[in-house]
Amino acid sequence: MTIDHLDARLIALLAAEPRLGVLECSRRLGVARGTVQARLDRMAARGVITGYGPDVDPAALGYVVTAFVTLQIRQISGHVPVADQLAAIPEVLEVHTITGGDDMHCRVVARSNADLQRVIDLIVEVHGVVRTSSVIALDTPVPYRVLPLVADAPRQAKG
Amino acid sequence: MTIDHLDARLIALLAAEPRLGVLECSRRLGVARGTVQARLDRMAARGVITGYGPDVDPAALGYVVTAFVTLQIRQISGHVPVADQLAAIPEVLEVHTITGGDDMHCRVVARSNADLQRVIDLIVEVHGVVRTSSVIALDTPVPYRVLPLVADAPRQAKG
DNA sequence: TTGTTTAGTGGACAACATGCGCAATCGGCC
DNA sequence: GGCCGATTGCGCATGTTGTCCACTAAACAA
Repeated sequence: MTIDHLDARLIALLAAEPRLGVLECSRRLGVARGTVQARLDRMAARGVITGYGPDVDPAALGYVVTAFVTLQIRQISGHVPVADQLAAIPEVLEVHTITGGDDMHCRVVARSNADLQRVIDLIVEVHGVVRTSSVIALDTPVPYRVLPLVADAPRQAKG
Repeated sequence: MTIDHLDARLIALLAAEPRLGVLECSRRLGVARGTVQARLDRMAARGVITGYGPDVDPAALGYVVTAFVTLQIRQISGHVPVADQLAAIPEVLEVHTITGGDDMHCRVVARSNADLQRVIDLIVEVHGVVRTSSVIALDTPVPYRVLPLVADAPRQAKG
């Protein structure tokens, strides 16, 4: 249920230079091409690697404002229909149900602070949403990353 | 500062089948190969596409618990040294500074609820952190996605 | 010990994609 | 009309992919 040191190196290599082919990877890692192919296939099959999609920066598209919105929902209706409606809003990038006083946690983006108000209004209009609370992300000193975790996973497995 | 409808289709296509080559993309989109290459180069240059790194699922690595931790920090020290120390913890996937009563917002993962306690302890030990508050993500009805935004961006530009 | 399974290696092959440059064409725009 | 950037269609040499194969090495159970 975990990964190898070679797996970790392979992921790190691909993360650093994603346009690399299988052959080039095998050369840099000092293993046979078939091994790299097998490892990639296995990790894809196990769900460790879910894809190689292009990483798009919303800020470069003009969505320079990021905010986190927590929701309280009418518990009668359940959270699934609410989530479905939230999913219909393009500016809602992510939705989680959470523990604590609130029920849901969303990441949203907008073109400006004024535009954020529009997006929040869309969320408030969702049937089942009772109350929202927003905080704006001012800066992102650590952008989303998995590499340190990947580098650590083999160690965790051994120890 | 925004993207084309063709750009959007190209990103959507690559997101759906990331292993596709440039030539195959050009065939499916009904344009010349050079056009696809030019578009990809331009989007990469503009920062719209930041990379093609392998998407790793922490859950598949055994990190099945996701939590959001908000921090209050000692304002004297500033947030940069705190962020640096947080960045040294592999389980901390993301850090933002935020508006509101708290100062920072982190996404963390752990192998279990008990393991989450260990990670939170690591965060509390960070010099400058005064108080933390955590919520656990129970479910993720909308996982992180940018495609709807990408599909919407050309429309926003026109209208 | 022996036999079995699994992972890795090194090599080969045809088919295909890539990076590159080039001339021609299209569309908008002054 | 004349200019410009974007796009097209083309060809070339080179490198890569997918897919075979036989062989070795290590782990493990009987």
